[in-house]
Amino acid sequence: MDKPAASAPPFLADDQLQQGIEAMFFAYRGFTADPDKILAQKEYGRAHHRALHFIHRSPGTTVNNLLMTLGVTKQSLNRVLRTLIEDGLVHNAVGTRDRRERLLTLTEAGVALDKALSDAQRARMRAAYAAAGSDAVDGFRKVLEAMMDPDMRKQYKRLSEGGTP
Amino acid sequence: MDKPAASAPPFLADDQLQQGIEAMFFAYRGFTADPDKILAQKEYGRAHHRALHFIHRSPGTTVNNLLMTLGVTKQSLNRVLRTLIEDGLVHNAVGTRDRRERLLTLTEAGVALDKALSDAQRARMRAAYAAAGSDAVDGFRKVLEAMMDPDMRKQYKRLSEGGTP
DNA sequence: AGAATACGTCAGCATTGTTGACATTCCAAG
DNA sequence: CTTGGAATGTCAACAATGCTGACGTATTCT
Repeated sequence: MDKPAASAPPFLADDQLQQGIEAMFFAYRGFTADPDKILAQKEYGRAHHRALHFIHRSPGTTVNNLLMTLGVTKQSLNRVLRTLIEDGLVHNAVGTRDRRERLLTLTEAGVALDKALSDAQRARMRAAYAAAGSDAVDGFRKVLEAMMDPDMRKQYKRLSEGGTP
Repeated sequence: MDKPAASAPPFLADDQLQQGIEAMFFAYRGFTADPDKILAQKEYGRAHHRALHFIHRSPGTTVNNLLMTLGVTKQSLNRVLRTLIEDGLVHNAVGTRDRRERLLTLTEAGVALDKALSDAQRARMRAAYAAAGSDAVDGFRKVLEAMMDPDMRKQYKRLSEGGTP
């Protein structure tokens, strides 16, 4: 069943996979470390960061959209969203097309906090890109994209291509 | 308005960074999705998975070692470790060199659960590697490695090179 | 002998996720 | 116009996993 003779290495790959798994684990820690430091000083957590990020990315998005992007329950999101609205970081407008919807946008203060968080995270990403080289960056994104669930990949591509439609 | 003259694109890079950030977010969800499904059926969570993984990776490791690898407090780890020991997945031996230490190893049952989780995670990683190609894999690991904090990078390299020392 | 280390544990708290249930508002179809 | 369903908000309860702080015990080092 596993007799690869002299050509393709079948279980060497397992080492590669193992390494990839551990790389994801350790790298994700680095990925979130800088924003977390900033958030810890304020009253916010990682969930607030994510909400700010995706509202910034798709201004005027609805709660339902955000829910699907983030992949959490509405109760979980609402807790976070409520504090952001109360604190004046996110603005809440009744939908024009459908008045049941709430269109979410960042206020100036929201943009400012998002920028602080985003700058920290981008700085690390920029350094990693620079250290690894542009060929590596391409492969990096290819593998990550292939690792996503199909629904998430759609979200991802929509954001990447659409920019801010 | 994305036509930056003809030479070096200065803020085009920001799009790349933004994409990388979102790729990390969505991909990490995929990365944890399969083991999470298995864990949800049992009485365990992601923290148990991590403990099992790294004990399996470094049999005979100490609590302190594991603590540094995982980057959590001993109280947090202990809660997880205790249930794993009680449930007979992890074995706990008094250190020989230093009797204060507890040397952690997986039992047969522990190996079995780790394998189930690991198989699921590796299957996704394997598919992603296959879809992206081996050049991409190389870049993937380069960028992730560059993204880690220095301490984590040391841990990562020690595990990658050492195999099971 | 005394300091330091490794580990375990109790207690309490915060964040962030989950279900389940219910109310409101509004669009759209009959 | 009524009615069903969609989008949202909210209350309550609970679970997983982090954290800090404080002790206690065993062991080793100085």
